[in-house]
Amino acid sequence: MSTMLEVAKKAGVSKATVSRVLSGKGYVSDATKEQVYKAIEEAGYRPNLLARNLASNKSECIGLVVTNTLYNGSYFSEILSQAAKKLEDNGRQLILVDGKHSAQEEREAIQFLLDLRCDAVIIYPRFLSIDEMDEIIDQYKQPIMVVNRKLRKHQSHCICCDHKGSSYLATKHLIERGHRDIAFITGSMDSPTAIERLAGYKEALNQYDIGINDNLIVQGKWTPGSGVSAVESLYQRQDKISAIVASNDEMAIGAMKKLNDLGISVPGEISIIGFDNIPTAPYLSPALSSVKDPVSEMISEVINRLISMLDGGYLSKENIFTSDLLVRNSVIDGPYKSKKWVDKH
Amino acid sequence: MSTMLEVAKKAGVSKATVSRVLSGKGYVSDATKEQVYKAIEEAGYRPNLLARNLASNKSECIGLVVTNTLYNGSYFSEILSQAAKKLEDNGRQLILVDGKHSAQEEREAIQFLLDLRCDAVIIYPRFLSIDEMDEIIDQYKQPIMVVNRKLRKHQSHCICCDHKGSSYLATKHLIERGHRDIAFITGSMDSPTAIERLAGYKEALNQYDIGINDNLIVQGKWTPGSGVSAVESLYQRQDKISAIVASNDEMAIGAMKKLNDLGISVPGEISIIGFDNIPTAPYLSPALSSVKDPVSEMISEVINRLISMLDGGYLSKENIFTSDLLVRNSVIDGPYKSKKWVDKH
DNA sequence: TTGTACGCGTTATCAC
DNA sequence: GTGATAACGCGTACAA
Repeated sequence: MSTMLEVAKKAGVSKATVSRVLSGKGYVSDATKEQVYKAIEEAGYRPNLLARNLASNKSECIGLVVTNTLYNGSYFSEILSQAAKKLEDNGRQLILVDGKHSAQEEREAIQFLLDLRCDAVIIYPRFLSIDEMDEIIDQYKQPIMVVNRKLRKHQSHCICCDHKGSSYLATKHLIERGHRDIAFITGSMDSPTAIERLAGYKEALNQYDIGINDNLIVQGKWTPGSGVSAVESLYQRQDKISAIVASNDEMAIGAMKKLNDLGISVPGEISIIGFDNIPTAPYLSPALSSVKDPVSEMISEVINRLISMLDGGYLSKENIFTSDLLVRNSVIDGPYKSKKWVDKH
Repeated sequence: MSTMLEVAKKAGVSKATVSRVLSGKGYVSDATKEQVYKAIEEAGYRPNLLARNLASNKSECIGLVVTNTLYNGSYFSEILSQAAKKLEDNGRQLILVDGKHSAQEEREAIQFLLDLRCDAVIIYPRFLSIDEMDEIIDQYKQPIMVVNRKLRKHQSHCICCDHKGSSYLATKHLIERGHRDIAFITGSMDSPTAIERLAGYKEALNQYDIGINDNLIVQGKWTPGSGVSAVESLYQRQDKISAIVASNDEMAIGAMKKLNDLGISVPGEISIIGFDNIPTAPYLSPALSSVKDPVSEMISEVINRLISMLDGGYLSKENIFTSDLLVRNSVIDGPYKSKKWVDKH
C-alpha cells in the first residue's frame, strides 16, 4: 500500500500538495495537478481512511445498529434497503453493525461506530431501554438517532410511529365488519412494539364494549413457527373465534398454515390480519391482510434530516430536529374479502 | 472525548502504561493497573479506534459487501444473520457496506472496507465479473473472499454451490413424478445464478428426452411481481403445463397467487417449486415446494476459515484455503403432495 | 515495572 | 502556489 509521501516524491512535490489535489481545497497549478494525478495512478495509491478520518475527525459515513435477531425478518430488509437507498445519492457510506442480543452489546455496537468516528449513528433498538438510550445520548458528542422508540428526555433524537394506533385500527376494522370473537397473537412481550400492538387491540374491544377474553390472547415470538403454536393453543381452548389479529406477518403466515392443516378455511371461516406488510404479503391475499408499518418512512425521514444537517454543516446533538416527535398513521393495506364469520368447532 | 494522555495524567503514569493495561501486553503492577482502571472510569475514556487501527494496522473487523438490490430478499437476511452469528462468538465486528448497483460501486465498496483496514473482506457479488474480481484480489494485500462465484484464477478465494445441480434435481424430481410439461421462470438473466438454474432445468429435460419448449420458459426478475407476470405470459401462450419451476421462492409465491386468481388450484392442478427456501416458505406448503440454497453454509464456511487463519496469525492472501473450491449439493426440502397433473385450459 | 520517543498516513496552519 | 511542520490518538521498541 503506497502512501501519500511516496506519491509526493514520485510527482516531485510535497505531501501537502498531494493532499490539496485530493481534497480540492487550496490552489494548485494545473501542471502540478497533472503530475500528481499521474503519480497517483502509477503508484496505485489509495488514501488511508483511518489516517484521514483521524486527522480530519470526520468520516463521511453513517452507522446503523440493528440486532441480528432481526436479520431474519423482512422487516429488517426494509430498514436496510431504505437507508442504503437514501444515503447512496448522498455519497455517504452506510455501515451496519450487529447489535447482537443484549443491551450491553447494543451499547457496544453504538460505541464501536462512534469510536470509528461515524458522523452519526442510527439505532433501531431491541434491548436498550429508553432511559439507557437517553443516557448514551448525553454521554457522546456525536448525534445518535433512535428509531421506533419514544425517548423521555431527548425527544428530538427519536422517531417513531403509532403501533398502538395501527393495531387499534386493524381490530376496529374487523369489528366493523361484524367480528366480535377476535383472537390476538402477541409478539415477544419484551418488545415495546408488541406491547403497543396488544394495547391497540384491547382499546378497540373496549371501545365497542366487547369484553376482553384472555383465552383469546396468546403469546407469540414474531416467528412463523410461533404463529403455528398460537393457533394450536387457541384450538385447544375451544373458544369461538372468527378472526385473528397476529402481531406481524410472519406469525400470520404460520397461523394461516396451521388453520389450513386443521381444515379451517382462511379467510372463509376465519379472517387473519398481520402487520408490517412484508414484500410477499400482498401475494398471499386474499388469505392474509396486513397493516403496513411505516418503518421505511421513518428511516427515510431520519436520514433526510441527518443529511440536510450534515451538509448544512450545523449538525449537533442539540438541534437534530426542529420539530419534536414524528408520528405517522399506519395504513390498512389489504382487502378483506371475507365478511362472514362462523363458529369454530 | 478524552484521550489516553488525559487518562495517563489522571493516573499519574505515562501513555505507554495505559496502553499496556488496555492491551494486556507487557508487565504492569497490579497497583498501577488499579489506578489506570480508575482513571479510565473517571474520564469516561474510550479508545479511538481510528488511531488504534492506524498504529497497529489491524482492526478486528471483517467487511461484507452486498448490493442493496438484494436487501429486499429473504436470501440476504440469511447471509447476514449467518455471518453475524458466526462472528459474534469471535469478538470480531461485521461491517456491512452497500455494493449499490454497478460493478464500479461494488469495487468502491470493497476498497472502502480495505481502506478502513478491515482484516478481510467478503463479497457477495452482483455486478463484478469474475475476471474483475480476480484482478482486484491481485491488487490488494488483504484477503478478499468471493461467495457464490467460481473464480478463474484465485480459486482458493471463492466458495460456491451448485445452482445448476440443484435446479437439475428439482426438475428431475418433477419428471420422475410424471410431469413432462414443466414451465420455467428465470431470474434476472444478468445474474450467473439465474443462468445456472436455467441450465439445470434444461439438462434434466434433455436427459429424459423431453424437448425444450421455449414457450414454457419465461423471464422473471426475482420479485413476487415478476412471478405474477410470468404466469400471465404462460397463460396467454396456452401451452399445456403441469408444473412450474420458479428460480426463487419470491417468484414462486407470485406465481402461486396468480394461479389462485385464475382459479387454478395449486398444487392440485399445477405443482410449483421454488428455490432458496425462505423462512416463510415451509409455512406455505403444500402449495409450494422449495429447494434449499446452501448460502448459509457457504457463508459459515468462509467465516470459519477466515477466523481460524486470523486467529492462527497466518492469514495471507496466498493461503486462505488449503482445499480448492467447496461445492455442496443442495437438498430438496418440501413435500410434494400432489402427484396428479392435468391439462391447463 | 515504567517512561521516552518515534512512527502510522493524513489534514491543516503556517510561513515563504 | 507551494513546502515545512505540527497535530490527530495510539502502539511499541528501546532505554531506564
